[in-house]
Amino acid sequence: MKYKDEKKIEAIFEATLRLTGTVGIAGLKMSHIAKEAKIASGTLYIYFESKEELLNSLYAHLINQGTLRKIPQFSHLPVKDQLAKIWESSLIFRVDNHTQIVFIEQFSISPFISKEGQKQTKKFTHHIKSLLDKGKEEGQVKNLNTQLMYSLLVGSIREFANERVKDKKRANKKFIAETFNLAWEAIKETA
Amino acid sequence: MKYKDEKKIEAIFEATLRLTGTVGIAGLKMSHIAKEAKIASGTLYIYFESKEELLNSLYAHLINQGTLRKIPQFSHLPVKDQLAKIWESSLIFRVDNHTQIVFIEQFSISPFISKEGQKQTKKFTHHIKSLLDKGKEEGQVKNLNTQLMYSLLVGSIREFANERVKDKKRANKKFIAETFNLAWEAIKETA
Amino acid sequence: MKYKDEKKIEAIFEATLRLTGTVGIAGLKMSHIAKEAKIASGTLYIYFESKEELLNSLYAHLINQGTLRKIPQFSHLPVKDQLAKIWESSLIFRVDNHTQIVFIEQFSISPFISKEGQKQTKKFTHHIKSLLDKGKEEGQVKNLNTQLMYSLLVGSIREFANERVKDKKRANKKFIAETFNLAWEAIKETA
Amino acid sequence: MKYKDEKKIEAIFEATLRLTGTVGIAGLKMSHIAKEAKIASGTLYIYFESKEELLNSLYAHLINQGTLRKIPQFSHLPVKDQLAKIWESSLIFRVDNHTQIVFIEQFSISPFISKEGQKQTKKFTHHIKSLLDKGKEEGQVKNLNTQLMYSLLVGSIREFANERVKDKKRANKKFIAETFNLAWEAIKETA
DNA sequence: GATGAATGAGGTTTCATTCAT
DNA sequence: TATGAATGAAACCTCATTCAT
Repeated sequence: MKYKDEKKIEAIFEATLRLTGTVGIAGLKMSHIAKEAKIASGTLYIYFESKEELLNSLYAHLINQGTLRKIPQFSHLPVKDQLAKIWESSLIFRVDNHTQIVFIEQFSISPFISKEGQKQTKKFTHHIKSLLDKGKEEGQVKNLNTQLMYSLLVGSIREFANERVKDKKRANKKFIAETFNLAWEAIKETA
Repeated sequence: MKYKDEKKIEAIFEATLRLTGTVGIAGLKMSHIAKEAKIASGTLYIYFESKEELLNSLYAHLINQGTLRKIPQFSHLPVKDQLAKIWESSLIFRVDNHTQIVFIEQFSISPFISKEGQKQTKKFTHHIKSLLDKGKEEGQVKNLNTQLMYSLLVGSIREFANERVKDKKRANKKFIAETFNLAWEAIKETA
Repeated sequence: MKYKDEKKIEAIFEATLRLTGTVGIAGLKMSHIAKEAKIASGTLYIYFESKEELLNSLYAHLINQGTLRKIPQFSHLPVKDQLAKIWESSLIFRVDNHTQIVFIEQFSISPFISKEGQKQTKKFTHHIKSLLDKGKEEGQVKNLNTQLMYSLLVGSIREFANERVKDKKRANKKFIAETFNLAWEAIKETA
Repeated sequence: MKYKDEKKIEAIFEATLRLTGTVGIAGLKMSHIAKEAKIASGTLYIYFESKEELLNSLYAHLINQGTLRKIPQFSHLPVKDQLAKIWESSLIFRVDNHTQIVFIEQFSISPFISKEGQKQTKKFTHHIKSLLDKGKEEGQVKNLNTQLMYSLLVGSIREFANERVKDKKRANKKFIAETFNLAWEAIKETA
């Protein structure tokens, strides 16, 4: 990737995300991406060596900015509150950036993904699991298999977000609180 | 018809599912499907008019069998037990037929899906929601937004199943019970 | 060609002629010919080694029965009357067997025609030219280039027949007489 | 458009005509057309959506130029002279552009022709018939069925031209005059 | 002999990539 | 750098021919 024109790269990324939402990764064509980004198809190859590199770059770009950035700053709060904060930012992010989410999910199982890309999702996972383990130690979270609880959180937040997008609504305070409480009920230690 | 038969269609479908698991919908090629199904590429076109029709047929085929078949027969049990039964069969189905699940999820956002295919998932959704409503009336399920509880169930079961597949394990009794209890904690009415 | 069943060969020929009329030689498919002849496509290969052989056989078959058969028997009549007789039978033949004519004309310039087929049209040509030469000697026909007069006769009879077919009419006495007289005017010796 | 140009379309058309002459419409292959036109096969699809569209475009192109262009300018001459002029240009055109003629005749009965293409030949027909009608009124042309006379002219000019091509000669003044006089004898009013 | 499903070579078409401008 | 027409490998699909029944 060259950095001649960040604006253009951004336009290409956005075009790609938009198209993935409509035709899926299987339907992406370089010529369409170019047209959607309002550049010539040859220009794509000034910024990216190939379609594969374009998609992998976009993937890396998305992974490196998601919710992750914001995680550290809450580390002083109690476990439940930290989870609530992550829940909030994740939900908002997933609802507001649905095209990106769709891209990431599709790309993960496409023939384009490189060995590189496959390990980048793990940081987020690791952070949540650490929190759950801490919660267990502190007696706020059930003493169950961490992986199971993690799956419940991640799976349901995904579904909540998709539902919200389907309804064309944003994630307001009330929705965030209700859904978090629901999930929290599942994992919290009860007396 | 002399040897043109159901067996061959089944072989084509299975080959397609297997390949979708490895290369995704984006990587599916008719020649590969043929080879995987151990037939000549021309033979594919005896059974299906085009790649698009093949994929849509497979989609319809999968939608028309899934867990749905088994739902009715539990209708005499209490709500929690019915949900547990559905949970069990869904989880087992999703783990044992992961390639099919992957295909369905990818196909839904691919450029191949026809108008037809898009409306077939709703029966399952409706049945679960009815159960939750009944549970609310009977005081066993929290008096919360049904959609939210539905999303939690569906989202987490998806994730549980994926996790299980990733670990290359089947869904045994213990796993099923643990995960169901976890999810049930979230939605059950607490005195 | 085997002679197991003349009826079937006839059916195949007729099917081929009918289809040539609708889709042209370029559009002929063995499977269509089979369906039109109400036999299985494999059966075609019992009677003909290949598509090429089928078409060449049909061509030879048509060439060997056309108007030619009837030419000799008029040889005692005056030139004009002989030409009129040939004119009549040619016109009637071309109108009534239009599909055959179309086939012959298309086949002559198709990639299927074999070296063999190309020389079979010449007998007819030769006979007419002899007649014209005899007419010239006897002072009934203009003393012009025989080839030119032959072309006028052949070209216009072709067009007359096509016109008649286009109008979905048969070639009645009046039409035959009128057209012959018209052409005869062109070549007859005028005092 | 940078180098996409008319020249390339012309090259494609010419390549197609040349090949039609050798292998007929039935033998035309896109890859051969491309090679004959000295371009890549993919390039064909920049200019034409499909083989069908290429052939229809060529047909339309040929129909829209032929002799027709030159007809109007002779409208002040006597009928016989006008016919002679048209005869001359038609004959020359048919001899010099034999590949085009072959293409048009084959294409008209091929499976590729669209509804569009089928009605474009009529202008020429109409013009000649008007001339003949005028000739009848003015007493220069026989008072016979116009259609019949038209068929004789058209049919024989086709044959004269084909004969000339077969002999690999061009249409010189003498040949043009002789053939026209022959045809004119057929239709001119005598006494 | 008759059938028609199966085959696969070869045709048509697509689309990632190149390159002359 | 930017363009988009040109390229051609590789995909999709067809159809003459074969062959198990």
